[in-house]
Amino acid sequence: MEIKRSFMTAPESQPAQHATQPLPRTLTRDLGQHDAQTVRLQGFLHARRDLGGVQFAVLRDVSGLAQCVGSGLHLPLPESSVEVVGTVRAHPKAPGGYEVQVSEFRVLSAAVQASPLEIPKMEWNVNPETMLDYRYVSLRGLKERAALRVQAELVRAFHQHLDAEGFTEISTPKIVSAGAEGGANLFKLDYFGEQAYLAQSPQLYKQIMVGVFERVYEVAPVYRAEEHATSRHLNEYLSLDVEMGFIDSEEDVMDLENRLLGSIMVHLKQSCAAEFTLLGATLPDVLPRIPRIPLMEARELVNREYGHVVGGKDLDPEAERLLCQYYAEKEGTDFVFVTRYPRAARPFYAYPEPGGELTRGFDLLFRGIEITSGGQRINEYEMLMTSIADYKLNPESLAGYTEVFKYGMPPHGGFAIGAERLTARLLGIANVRYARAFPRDRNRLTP
RNA sequence: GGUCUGGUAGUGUAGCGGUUAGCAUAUCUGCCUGUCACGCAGAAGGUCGCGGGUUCAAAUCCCGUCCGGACCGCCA
Repeated sequence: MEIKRSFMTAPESQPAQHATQPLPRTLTRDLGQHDAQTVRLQGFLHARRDLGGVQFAVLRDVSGLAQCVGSGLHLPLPESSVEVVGTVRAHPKAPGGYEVQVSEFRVLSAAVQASPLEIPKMEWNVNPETMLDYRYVSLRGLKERAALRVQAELVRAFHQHLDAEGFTEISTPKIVSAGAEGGANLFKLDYFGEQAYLAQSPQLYKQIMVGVFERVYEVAPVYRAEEHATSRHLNEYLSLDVEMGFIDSEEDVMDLENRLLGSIMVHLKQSCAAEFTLLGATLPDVLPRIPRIPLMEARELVNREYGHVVGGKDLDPEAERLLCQYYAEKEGTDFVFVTRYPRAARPFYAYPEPGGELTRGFDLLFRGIEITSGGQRINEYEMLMTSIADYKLNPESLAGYTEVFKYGMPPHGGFAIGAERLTARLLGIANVRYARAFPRDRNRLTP
């Protein structure tokens, strides 16, 4: 297809002045700093209104929107990439107080087809499925991109905080020969004729790397071949993984996550205020010490306070919601750690408490949903082999996992945060799919 | 995988045995010099998710199937 470039000059405009020295690009958010000056904007044609003798073009760039006014303009289809040169004017009728009086309007790349979604109106009503079917354009919507922007800043804060605490970023294989937590739920892969899998967790590798750098983290996708159909599961999600050595107990790990979340929220407050306003979301307070309640006490609490009896060995989703409701009302916190999970609810490498029934594993609940699982890990070879026997697992199939523990692994523990879950809860997004650009679920492999 | 619920122009929806399948918006054409969900006039745009059945007649009723949403199991 041919890409048309058109160049139009409004009748009353001055001759182009940047033949030798191109005008630097100005972002829409900075218009106010250029009052009465000539600026060059680039962006997408967010909206157009042609009144005959005057045309309004709302231009969208990474920083926001700007209204451009001209006459004699032929406006291409919305979403076309365009460039505008014009004079900034304070105008009482302009959104934001400033607009650009167009002298040159250039189409950099015209849309050849109308957008399937009306980007400016998307926040009114679009079916969820449609939002994902046309993800390549729906992401251009102000609210959609705001969510991903927040997530990017969240990840940035994760890096910054851990770097400041002496952690080293690692990168572990996503193509693996076996799962860290057993063989189920793994996507199979043909690796030059050998059976391979997509990693469901960097668990083993981050533990190995504790033996190298003592404190490590990784930001990477993980893969779960579970055919669940819920608003909080993805088959590919971004895992924010942390592991630290030379700890006294899992309390040290929770302390770290507590500080980390505090930093993340401070960073988001500074960097994403506009996004939170746009999405009508509020940042949580992170208490200096997030409450920690043993699982059995949590089960008793929701029974006592709300008459909800939990079956099974963990908390069910309703119990997670009620527990969070309780702590929000009584202690003013949106976060709560649930600790001392029984061995039956944790993997074989969870560090057992003396007595053998419970582990040093914990979950972190945030606004009604589990966003983290973590704990202290078994670091001694003999204890690990005993645990594997207790779980009735085959030591041979776990040989790849256990090998490193022959070589003096320090006491250590860690956790993983589901980035989309945290983002979704933070922003009031009901389904984690919309906290990811291109979600993968049971029935979606494209776009 | 289970329960409940829903699939109708690009998008969002109305219609729920007989309609030319209606409306809004987007798109196209014409008009319009301050719009901001601009306005006015017109045009084009539909295998009513798919398959089968009942009926003189099915978007509409029945069965199956695929897909979506909510909740559950499981997890981050």
